[in-house]
Amino acid sequence: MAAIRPSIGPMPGPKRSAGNRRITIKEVARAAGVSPTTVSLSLNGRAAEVGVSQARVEDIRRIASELGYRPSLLGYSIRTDKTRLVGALVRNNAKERFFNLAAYEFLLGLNERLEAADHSMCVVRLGDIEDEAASPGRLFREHWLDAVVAVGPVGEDLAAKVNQAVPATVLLDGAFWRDQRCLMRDERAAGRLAAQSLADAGRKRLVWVPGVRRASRALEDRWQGVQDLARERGLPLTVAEHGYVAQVPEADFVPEAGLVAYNSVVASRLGHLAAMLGRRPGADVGIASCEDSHELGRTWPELTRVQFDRFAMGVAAAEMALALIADPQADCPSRLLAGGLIAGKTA
Amino acid sequence: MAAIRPSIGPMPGPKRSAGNRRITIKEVARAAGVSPTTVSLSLNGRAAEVGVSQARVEDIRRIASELGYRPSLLGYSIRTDKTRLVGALVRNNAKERFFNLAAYEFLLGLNERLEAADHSMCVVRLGDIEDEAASPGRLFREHWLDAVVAVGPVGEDLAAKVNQAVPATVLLDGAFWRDQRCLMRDERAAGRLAAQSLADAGRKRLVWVPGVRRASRALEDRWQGVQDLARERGLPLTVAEHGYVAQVPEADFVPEAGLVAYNSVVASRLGHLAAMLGRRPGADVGIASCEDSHELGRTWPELTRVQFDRFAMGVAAAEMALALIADPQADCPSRLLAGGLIAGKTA
DNA sequence: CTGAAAGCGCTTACAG
DNA sequence: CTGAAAGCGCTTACAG
Repeated sequence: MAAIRPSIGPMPGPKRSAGNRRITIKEVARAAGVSPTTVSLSLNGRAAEVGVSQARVEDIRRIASELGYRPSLLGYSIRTDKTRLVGALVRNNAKERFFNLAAYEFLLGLNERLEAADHSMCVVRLGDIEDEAASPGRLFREHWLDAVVAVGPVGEDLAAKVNQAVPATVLLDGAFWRDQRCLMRDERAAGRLAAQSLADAGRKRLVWVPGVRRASRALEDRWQGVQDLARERGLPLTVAEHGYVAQVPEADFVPEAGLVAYNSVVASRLGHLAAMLGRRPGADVGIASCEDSHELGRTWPELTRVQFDRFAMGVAAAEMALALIADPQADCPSRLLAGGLIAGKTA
Repeated sequence: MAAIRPSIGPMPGPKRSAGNRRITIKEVARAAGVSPTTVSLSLNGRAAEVGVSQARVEDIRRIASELGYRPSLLGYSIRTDKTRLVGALVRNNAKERFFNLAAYEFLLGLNERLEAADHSMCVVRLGDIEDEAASPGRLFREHWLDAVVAVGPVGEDLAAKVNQAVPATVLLDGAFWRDQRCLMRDERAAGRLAAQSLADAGRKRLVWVPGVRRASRALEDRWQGVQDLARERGLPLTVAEHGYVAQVPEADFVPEAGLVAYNSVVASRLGHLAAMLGRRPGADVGIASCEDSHELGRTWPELTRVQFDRFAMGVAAAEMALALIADPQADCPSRLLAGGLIAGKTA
């Protein structure tokens, strides 16, 4: 006798592991003895609006939770053309993978604000779309993202590409200014402020320590600010050598000199160099940083530095993105943020 | 006369902004004069297998790209029940938001490997599911994730919850050991190694600098390792006070003493403290760190520390996750990684 | 070699 | 007050 086999329909459907069977809205409907329509309406709080009885709603709610029903956002998304997913564009290629770990603080702020609005954040590597030939990031290709926040030094060409793939695009700490959808720090003011703290402390000459070779808007602007101040105060200004690890000659670790660190990594480097030389920052040499990071607050709270709240900027960028998702034509005037000086003891 | 209005079907479909109309497979099919089936087959490289002629395939490819067709993964996902999205669980709540910024290095490694396999990474906050009452993370609720990598101190209860929501779960640098799907560093060995470098350098007593109050497996294990070595070598061992910013009495910055930093943040703090006191690490006091970070390599390459390649661990975790996506029953033996000593000049 | 059709899990306009 | 049906963009078993 032939074995009895269940008849198999034309389309068996996706295989799921037995232990993880997904409960769908249909099954909830069957269990509750109503239609999928009623379940959907009840679960989405549109019951009153349409007029489903309160008792039914509670019944359905209870049954859904007993069954362990969790809505599939895929169903929702394909229907509404919204994924509630926002991409965070970050630089992460082989060469400059660790270029700026402080970027993570931006991401934390972004993520926090997005989750509060029931959206989620996906990380997309910048290298992906910079070079069209290289795999251009499936998230972009494949219509996953409701919006994108580009984090870090993104130029006009790249921004245009991103914008084409995902119209709702915000630039956070980007490489150029535009009047809309752009969040930047006033780097020139930051450079000036750092240099000023050293001049005010009585240093007789300034040393600019870029630490990195790579040109960027932030570097150029901070450098401009430092030059501005040196000129105004009539202070001599020299430049330390660049390199992967900043090196500054011992002759510059002297009380007359004020070292201006380009960013928080370089600042920390200067502190450690001073330690290795036995020179006390503040007492034996002046040090100030154009940039702050949360980590500096924990590792070197005494450092004189210009404030930079990346977390708050991430939150602000998320808000722009959410506004654009709600209304693609939303007015999002750009913001240029000025950081104050954290006084410290090292200038 | 009444204005002529286009007849409107029962379901107008999602609204898209005019400038951003999505090209679907149907439109490509129409333009190419074939059926959607043929387009799908051709574009997914299954043409030869099924027997679509080479000429047709090239035709379709060309037309699709002329039209600017980009497949919607939503369509693919709902059909196949795979999103190719992997969640990275990170700790980000108001209290411990910046607990360990170095976690970002894990994420970079994860992301890199996932993208290479055409998957993407979404960041999910840990706080979301720790407290059921708090919004429990839509990504978990809503069947978005093919796999999850939990990053950082995740305990057994939490791991069980995560596992229930998403069966394919990997623990990266978690709070407990298990034989499968777990990637950890041998912290006890790390503590021992750091302490040993100081003993070998001739320090007569050791000072353990935890820097943080929060207990964790990593902290306990490193502390054990330090104690092991102190006992073996018969060296006195004291503990510095905890706090948000590590403080160590000036009396401990002396040549007889070897300071053992719990992690890279504390190590950096010790370097800056030494600087402020005018004591030279290595010459005037011994300092070694149980942990390394990429940033330390740039800010304090001279530091004696135990290696910790988070990027590589992120890559390894991504590989486990991918294996589990391919086969939910895949054998993923856990790995305990031992870091070597980076000699440096400060012990 | 190719196409019509079913179906994934939802939402919603429409008809009762 | 409630349900049957259409449709979002795909993939694939099946029939020609």
